[in-house]
Order: sequence, then C-alpha cells, then structure tokens
Amino acid sequence: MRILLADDHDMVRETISAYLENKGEAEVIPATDLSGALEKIENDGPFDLVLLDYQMPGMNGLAGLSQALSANNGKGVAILSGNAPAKTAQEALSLGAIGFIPKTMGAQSLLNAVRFMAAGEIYVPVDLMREDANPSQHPLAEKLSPRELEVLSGLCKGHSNKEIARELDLQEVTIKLHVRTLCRKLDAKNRTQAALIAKEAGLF
Amino acid sequence: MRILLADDHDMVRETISAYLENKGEAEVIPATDLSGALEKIENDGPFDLVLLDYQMPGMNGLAGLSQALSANNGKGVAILSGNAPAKTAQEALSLGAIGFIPKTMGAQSLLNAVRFMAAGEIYVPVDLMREDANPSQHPLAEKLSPRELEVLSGLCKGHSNKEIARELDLQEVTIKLHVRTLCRKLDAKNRTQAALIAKEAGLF
DNA sequence: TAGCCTCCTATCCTTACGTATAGGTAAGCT
DNA sequence: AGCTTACCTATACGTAAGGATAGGAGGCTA
Repeated sequence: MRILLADDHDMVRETISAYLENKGEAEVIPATDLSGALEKIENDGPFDLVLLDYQMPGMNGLAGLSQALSANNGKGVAILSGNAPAKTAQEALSLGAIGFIPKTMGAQSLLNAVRFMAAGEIYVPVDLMREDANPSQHPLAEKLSPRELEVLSGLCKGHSNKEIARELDLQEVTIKLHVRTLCRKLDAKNRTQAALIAKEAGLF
Repeated sequence: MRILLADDHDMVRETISAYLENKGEAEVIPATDLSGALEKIENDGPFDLVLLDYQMPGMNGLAGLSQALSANNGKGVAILSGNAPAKTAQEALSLGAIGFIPKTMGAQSLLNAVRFMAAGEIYVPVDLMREDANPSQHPLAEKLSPRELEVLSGLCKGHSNKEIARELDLQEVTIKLHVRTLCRKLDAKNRTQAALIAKEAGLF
C-alpha cells in the first residue's frame, strides 16, 4: 500500500507517517505542500491513496484537490482537515474525493479509514454527514433567509454584486437589496464588514 | 520520563504519542483539552513535561498556560503551536513556559526538544528567536510598506476610503492608491477580498 | 549625482455600491 | 379573505471604489 501524505506541519506529517508505516504496513511518501505533492504524483506514479491537508500552501481551498485528482488519474485522493466544516466535506466528495478525514478522528480510525480508501471505498465520518442534514447549525444563520445566506456566501468570497447575480441567476438589483438587508441584520456598515462579520462568526 | 500531551486533535495527539513512546522511551499521558490536562496534573502528580496545544478548548490564548504552570508546580510546561507567531513564543516564555514548539518542526527535533525540556532546559527553535529581533513577524506583512499596513488595518475594520483618510490624516485619493497596490500585492480583486485575505493570514 | 523606492497628491473617467421608492408574485398564517 | 414574509424586479440618483496617468518630496544607495 503506497500512500502520499501532504502536510506542511513536519511534526504532524512525520508522526502520522511513522504510525501508518508501523501499524498499517504502508509505505508513506511525504510532501510539504501541494506542488510537492503534485510533483511526486507525476514522478512516482499513481498512489493507492493521496492524503492532502486542507490548510496547506497551494491548496487554495478545494482547488488543490481537483489538481491532485487529475494528477492521480481522478481517484484515490482524500482531504485531511483540522477543524472539519461539514459543508467542506460535502464539497470535497462532490469534487471526487475518496474521503474526508477530520484530525479530531483517532489514529486507529485513521488507519481503518486509510485501508478503506486505499481499497477504493469512499470514507467519511458519520457525524459529519449527519450535521449536513440540518444545515441550520449556526445561531447567526438562523436570522437569515436561505437566499440571504447564498448572497452572503458570495460576499465572503469577495465577489461583486454582478458576479453574485450571475452565480444565482438573478438581477444585480436584487443582489443589492439582499446585501442591504444583510448589512442591517448583521449590523454591518457595508459589504466588507458583513463579510468580515460572517467570517468571524465561522459561517463559511 | 512521564509526559502529558494535550491536543484536541485525536489523530495528532495519538500519533505523536505513539512516536514519543516508541522512539523516546517516554510514557505519554493524553488529554483532549485544558481542563482534562489540569485534572491529570492534579491527580497523577507533576509531570516531567507538559505539552499544551496552543489552539485547544480552554486554552484561551496563553491564559491556559499560566493555569497549567501553577498546577505543575510552576515548571515543565511547553506550548505546541500550529502556525507559530514568534511574538507568542516570546510571551509564553516570559510567562514561564519551558519551551515553544511549532508543529512545523520535524518529529526527530521534537524528540530532542522533549528530552531537553524534560531535563529542565528551556527550548525554543532558533529561527523563532531571530524573527523576534525584527518585529516583521508575518510573511505577508514583509511585502507591505508601513503605510500600506495602516491602510490594510482600516480595510479590515470595514472602513471606507474616506474614513481611513481621516484616521491617517491623508487625502482620500492616496488611500485609493494604497488600496490598489494592496490588492495587487495580496492578489485580491477588491478591498473586501483584501480584508478577508489579511484576516485569513492572521494579520489583525 | 543619478537612479530607485516609498509616500503623497492631483485629474479624469468608468464602474460598482448603497439607498430610496414602488410594485409584483408566491407561500403560509389567522 | 386579509395579513405577513420572503423573494424578485424596476427606475433613478448620489456616492464610493477602482483604474490610468502624471508628477513632486524625501530617503537610500550604487
């Protein structure tokens, strides 16, 4: 079983590596960032499993996942994440990831998950999928309508009204309206503050 | 050598644990948060070394460090940190920590540091102390001029150009110029993205 | 001294944002 | 039926933001 493990924290990477090699009889190839990982995938052929840290230089959200997937023949790539937002797991899977592993998971569970994924099975912790069922997890989110949340999401990506309008297939004026009500509800003076407040609160 | 390792990420804690026990002939007692750690210190007597994750439930910045220090007879407590801001290391030491370990450090180096600290010696990576000399601790901040940082600070509060101009006693046009160069340097499309990127990077 | 960099200012112009006002649809409640 | 709420659209206007270009003052340095 050949595994590529990419994480910028040497300590984390090396100890997980050692653990997998001892207990999992796996060969672990290390990488410290996305470009390093892509390079190793190119040179050392496809791996049984590629584990990518979610917050790592070059990852750029889930953009790095797509790159790794195409490099590894479109399969066998999973995301490792520290603070595991359920929605991201969902997105990772829909992009083609074979798994999503929060670091809050135990080492033994990681081992099982790795065996699972290396065998081609998709693995995600159950509680992450459960959270996804009721998306009204956040106190701030409850004050906002679904549409407003969509618009807020755009704001948090720094998109313009026009861009958000295109994404949601609405008119620009409509977006302006939503932005205005958002600013009122979030007690923000403008879109930038609204975005910062939403980020601060942990939405998105 | 008895070590208490407190980290809320099971995976990280367990694999580091395993590593230290295998290679370091240490006995590692785990804890998942600060209160758990304090409890174990109370019950299982003082440890040769206590390792506390910096971002962990209950830590509350370095407040948790002080608590752990007083529980462990005022010594033998070190901080483990993911993204290691040099300034924090400095503060931790002045509070009485026996070490500051960034997770970007290799596993073997951790082992050495642990032996060092368990023997009562203070350990901090050299590069962290060097950085402390020049207060431009942040990688992103180095690319920006002092003025640009001031403007960026205003951006991160959601202020308008006019407001920032008043705060810094400059003309509004000048702020626009700085905002534009900031967007270029931060690779942002507009002020909102610039603010988000700065926040994300931990500036402000 | 000439050249470079940072910082500041200035005009001019286009686009984006924010606000107001007004009206329409659909769903759900009383 | 009347009411509320969420949602979408429209017109219009003033302001903010973003971009281009040009130039000056001061500091640093080859």
